[in-house]
Amino acid sequence: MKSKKPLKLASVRPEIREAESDTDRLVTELRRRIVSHEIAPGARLRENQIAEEFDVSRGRVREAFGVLEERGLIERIPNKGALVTRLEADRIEELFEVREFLEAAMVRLATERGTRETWERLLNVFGDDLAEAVAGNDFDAYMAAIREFRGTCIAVAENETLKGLLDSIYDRVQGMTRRLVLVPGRAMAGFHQHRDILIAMRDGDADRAEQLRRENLRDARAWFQKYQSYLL
Amino acid sequence: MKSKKPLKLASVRPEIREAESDTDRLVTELRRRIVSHEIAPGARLRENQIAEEFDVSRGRVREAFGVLEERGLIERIPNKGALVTRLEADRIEELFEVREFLEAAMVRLATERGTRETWERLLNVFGDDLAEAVAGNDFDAYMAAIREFRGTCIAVAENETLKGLLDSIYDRVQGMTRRLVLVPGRAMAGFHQHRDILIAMRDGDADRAEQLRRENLRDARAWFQKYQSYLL
DNA sequence: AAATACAATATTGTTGACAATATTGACAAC
DNA sequence: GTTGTCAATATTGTCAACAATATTGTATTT
Repeated sequence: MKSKKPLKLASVRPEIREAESDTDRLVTELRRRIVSHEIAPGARLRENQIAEEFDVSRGRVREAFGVLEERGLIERIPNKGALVTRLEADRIEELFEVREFLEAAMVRLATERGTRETWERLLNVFGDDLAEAVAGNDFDAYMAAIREFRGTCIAVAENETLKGLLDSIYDRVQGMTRRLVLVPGRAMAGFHQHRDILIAMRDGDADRAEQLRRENLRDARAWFQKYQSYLL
Repeated sequence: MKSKKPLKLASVRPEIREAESDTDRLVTELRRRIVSHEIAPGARLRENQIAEEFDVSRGRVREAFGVLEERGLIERIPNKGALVTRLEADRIEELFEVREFLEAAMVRLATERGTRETWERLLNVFGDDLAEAVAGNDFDAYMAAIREFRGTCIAVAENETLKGLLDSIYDRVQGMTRRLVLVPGRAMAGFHQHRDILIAMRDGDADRAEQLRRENLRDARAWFQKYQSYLL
């Protein structure tokens, strides 16, 4: 099963290509699998197995484990091994608490720095079409709209540090979030909350937008608490 | 100069001792040196040199570099090397923006979860004695008080995720923060702001405490902007 | 002297092997 | 059947050597 590692050839487009080490590729791919729950929370990660699959040495795998651990995606126990982080209820609550403030920051900065047109365009995304889709349980449409909202906000906010922190949190809670929208009524509530936030943003009312975003996160947290036995 | 690495002996107190790998020790010590500016921003970190100093192999050093990079303390350029991160003015502004919200979160949660006695005790720390010390440019006393304020708040807030994010930010801005208190008038302003925040906390007024903390951070940022040519 | 070519050196990237530790499974004692 | 040993196996921790890439120094040309 072991394939010979080919010598590294010069890239076809050396002027464009950005160097990416084996470790970087490992981090990227393992992150993807963990975030998507392709590898389940609590699952054991064996250095040997991963090294063989990606055809690299265990040293690379260990390096990748180090950064995944730092990101909170895996936990390592010395001399025992690495496990995909399993979020307990209290840790999820913590993440909701922190998110409430970081999302508030995102919405405030975006409101202050964005143009009215930006939010009008986003308001069209959160229009009656999406309302109908959500009413018909089209979660893909809803999730896509949410993603666009967040992507636009974080781009307009122009704060790489904030972006990094929020991305890291999204990575950790993505699995739970996807289940949360399944709870009857949650998606529709979220839809209306986002629409209200966008109206405040369009009107340039940063205080109100920030306040509404915080309420939105607190509400999401309340739904999580109510249905947590189904969500964990 | 090369000393033989001794075989690892069983710990004297195996029941107490928590396993700490070479990599962990490297991360801890390098972090300390970078945060304290014992290693200057922009300085080159050579794997060989560090490996020799700590008497470990380069593999360990590389692993440590991975997590330091993830924490934003160093930057690595593929095939070139690692540099201690040098914060540019715009990145510092970003960190101030994010901090404004995370510190607000800390103060709110602490207010909601702490007891009146806790804040009364802290108010004693921020009493007239400290005011006099600050007036006499006793920065050690001021910094110690600030540290106690933060330590108490973050402990009372009971949110490990928030603690981790704030610790990471403190690590990155500590050098600049220490210079900022040198600016004439800044320490005294900070002193009064902290006292006002603590009064709100003692009164259980989380809204006001949060608001004051945000103003405190915005003010600190304004001072930074005004004196940045001296601070960078 | 300035610019260039290129060998010599230094530094980072990667691997396979060995050491230390943990887990498993077979066997015996109770 | 349960429990306790202990050797066999599996897994993590570490290192030293080699490969790939970058930097430096020097001779050479202009």
